[in-house]
Amino acid sequence: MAALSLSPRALYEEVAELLRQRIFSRELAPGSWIDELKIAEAYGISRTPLREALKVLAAEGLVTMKVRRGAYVTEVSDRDLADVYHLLSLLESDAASVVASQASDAQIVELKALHAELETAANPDAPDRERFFEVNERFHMRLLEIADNRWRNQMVADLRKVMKLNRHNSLLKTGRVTESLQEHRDLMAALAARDAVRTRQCMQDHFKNGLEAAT
Amino acid sequence: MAALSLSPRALYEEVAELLRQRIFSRELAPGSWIDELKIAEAYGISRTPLREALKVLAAEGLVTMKVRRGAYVTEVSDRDLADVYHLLSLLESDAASVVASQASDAQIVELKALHAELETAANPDAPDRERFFEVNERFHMRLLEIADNRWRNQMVADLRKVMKLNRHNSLLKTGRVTESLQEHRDLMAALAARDAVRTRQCMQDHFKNGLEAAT
DNA sequence: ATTTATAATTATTGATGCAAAATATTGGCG
DNA sequence: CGCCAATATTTTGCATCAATAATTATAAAT
Repeated sequence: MAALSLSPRALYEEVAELLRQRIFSRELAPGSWIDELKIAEAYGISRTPLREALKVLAAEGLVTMKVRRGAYVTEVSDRDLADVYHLLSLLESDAASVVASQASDAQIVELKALHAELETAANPDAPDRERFFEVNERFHMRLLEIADNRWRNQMVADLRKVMKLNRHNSLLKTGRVTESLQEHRDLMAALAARDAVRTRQCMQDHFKNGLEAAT
Repeated sequence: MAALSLSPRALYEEVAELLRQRIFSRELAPGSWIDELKIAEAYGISRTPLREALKVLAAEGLVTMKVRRGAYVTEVSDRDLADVYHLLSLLESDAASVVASQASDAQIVELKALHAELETAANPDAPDRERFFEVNERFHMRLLEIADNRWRNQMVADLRKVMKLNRHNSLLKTGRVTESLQEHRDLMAALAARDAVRTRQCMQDHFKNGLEAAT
């Protein structure tokens, strides 16, 4: 008896999402073996959709399939983390650069609005780190959407999932709110000035500082 | 009765590879529906491993799953093609830049050797376009290997697969052998000079010219 | 004649069962 | 007492089966 909601998505998609959550919450720890029978029974489903879900997760890099030995939650080394972060920096800087040169004025205004929210959340009198983090997330997401390259967006989404495998998954350390805000101001200014080169550089610096804070 | 060899790989991997070949050869045309029953019967296998293979291909972007309507070979628009090409350029330029700054001397020598092969194949007295194309592939592959970022390599591999969905899949038009060789010379010089910035620029130019020739 | 609704056919999706392979455990031998 | 081999158990992987959903075709009504 499946306790899963009647979904527009296929069951294997639903299961994949549930597994992602459990992996991100470290309930399924990196390196640990995924027991198909146990999971299938726990979810009240058969192994078929579960196995399909595992294939999807394997393609995303969240789990690693070993022949005749089943699925394991991917272990990301510090090296992997640095490599993935490097790519995120590369892809998002490029996206920012594209936005600077190709976005409509309305879209820049939209980003300015998000940036204003960021300023509010980072108000030194009443700082709201939770909200700052959330709005920051939205800003980056919107930037990618405006850059409008579905292949890049897919790659960034996958890479971010891999980053979440790590304990220190926040791309933005709490202590860095002030510095991060300043970087965002510079970025926003470069975007508004339609300076693609400077925008790319700002975003790269933003990521570079973020990594240094995270390690 | 399966005519497939006893494999170190799982059957679904084997099937995925066979399907890739059929997709790249346009035997399975973009936009066309993939008949699970027919394929499974033709390969003499059940639909279970075939479905798992389709999930893998979907993750690679080669096929698109529609809920309750099965799998379709992905149609890539000119827009998609340009987007993917842009990303390939970005990722490979970055890889080249990394190689310029971090490769060992032995690895640079190795690349030089490959480049020498390229010069030979492009010899105006006895040009061998087939071999030029093949060695060029190897050079790019080796460069990525030396850059040594498995996540980037995976992404580039997937993007290249998507590029192959297009009719004009060669990243190197036959008529451009001379120009391409000159670009490769510049690139090799920048690599040998350990000039990361110039290397990145050379690779970007190389891609930029390739695209212009392809469209 | 056209449109809508219902029924039938077809194909995807999920479940169950079986066989092969790998690992772990136990027993025998050195 | 330790190591190797054989057997048993566990688990993956593939096949078959059943059910659900969607599409198409046909028939009836306006």
